[in-house]
Amino acid sequence: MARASQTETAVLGALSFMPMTGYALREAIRDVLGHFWSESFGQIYPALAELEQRGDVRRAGSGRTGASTFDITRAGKARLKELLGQPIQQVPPRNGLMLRLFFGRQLGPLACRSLVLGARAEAERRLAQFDAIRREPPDEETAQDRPYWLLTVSAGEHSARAAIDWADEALAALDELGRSR
Amino acid sequence: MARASQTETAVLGALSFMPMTGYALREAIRDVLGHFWSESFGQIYPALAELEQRGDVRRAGSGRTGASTFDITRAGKARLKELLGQPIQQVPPRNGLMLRLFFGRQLGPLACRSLVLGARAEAERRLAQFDAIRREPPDEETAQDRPYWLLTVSAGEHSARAAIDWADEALAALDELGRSR
DNA sequence: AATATCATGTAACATGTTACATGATTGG
DNA sequence: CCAATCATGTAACATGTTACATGATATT
Repeated sequence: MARASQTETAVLGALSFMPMTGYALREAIRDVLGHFWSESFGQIYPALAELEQRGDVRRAGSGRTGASTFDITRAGKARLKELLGQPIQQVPPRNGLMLRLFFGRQLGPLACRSLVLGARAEAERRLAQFDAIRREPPDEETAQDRPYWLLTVSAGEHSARAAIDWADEALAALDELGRSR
Repeated sequence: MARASQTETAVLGALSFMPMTGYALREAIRDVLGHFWSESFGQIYPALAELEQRGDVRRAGSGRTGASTFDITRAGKARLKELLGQPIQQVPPRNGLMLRLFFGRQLGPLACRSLVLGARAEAERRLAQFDAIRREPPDEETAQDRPYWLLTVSAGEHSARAAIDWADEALAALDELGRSR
C-alpha cells in the first residue's frame, strides 16, 4: 500500500472535529496546527479525492454552488485511528541556522550575531502566540480534546524558551569571540 | 538563477575544511552535521558535478582508480561566503509526534504515553551524543572553528533538555488524564 | 460595478530518498 | 580468494510548493 501519507492523517484528524471545505481545511491546519504542521492546496485536494474514493470522507454538497463540505465517515474515523497508530515518519533534519553557524567562521562573529538575534526574536514571537492560545476560552464541545492540545502547546513553549536561552548564551559567546579577535 | 540549493552550501562548507571524495562527504555530513543536517548521494553527486562545472570545486584525481578527491577552489570559497549570507530557507514544519498528540484523544492516554516516552528516550540519546562531542579533544587545525561548532552543540543540548523537561511534564499530565477517566 | 475573499483543481517545478548497477580496494 | 567497505553515478519514485485557471459569493 504505502499510500499512508501523513497528509491523510492531518485531513482526517481535522475533519473529525467538524465538517469543512478543502479551503477551510487549509486554513484550519495553518491556524491551528501551524506551529508543527503544514499542508498546501496541492496536497489537500488530491488527498480529499482519494479519501472520498476510499469512503473515508463524504462530500456533502452544501452552501454555495461548486463548494462542497467534506465530512468524515465511520470508516474514516477507524482509518484515522489506524493512521495515528502508525510509526512516526521522521523528516531528515535541515536546520539552515545551524548550517550557517557551523561554518560561522566564514561569516564572522557579527553576521552570526544577527542570525542568532533573528532566531531569538522569532522564538519570542512564538512564545507570545502560545500564550495567546492558552488564553483562548475553552470550548464546550472540544473540552475533551483540550488536554491533548495543551500538550502540544507546552512542547512549543519549552522549545521556544530553550531557543531563547540558547540564543542569549550564544550571543555572549559571540561577543567574547568578537572582542578577542 | 535560483540554483542556490542549500546542498551546495553544505558541500562547499565541508570541502572548506579538507578535500574529500563524494562518499566521504556523505559520511562527514552524516557524522558531523547529522543532528541538524542531512544529504544523500542522490543530492551530493549532482551538486558536485554542477559545482565542478562552475569552477567552485576541482577534481584532484587521486588515490584509487575511479575515485576522485574534490577540492574547493578560490572561487568556491567566495561562493560559500555568498551562500552563507543568503536568507535561511525555512522548511515547512512536519512534526509527526505533535500531529499524533494533537489528535491524542483518539489514541488514548496510554498510547500517547508511549509516544512521549519514546521521544524522551531519543532526547536522552542525543544529549549523550552531544556530551561525547564536547569531550573530543580539540584539533589544532580547526581550533578557530571550534567556538562556532560549540554553538551548534549547545543548541542541540538546549533543545534536547527542553524535550526531556516537556516529556516529564507531559507524562504527568497523561497519567492524570488516565486516572480521571 | 468593482473588489476581495472563498473555493476547487491542476500542471509545472523543486527537492529529496531509495534502490540499483557497477566496479575498485582492503583486510582477513 | 572472498567478503566488507569504498566509491560513483543514475533512474524511479515520493513528496510537496507555487503558480495558474476558473468561477462563485460577499462586501463596499
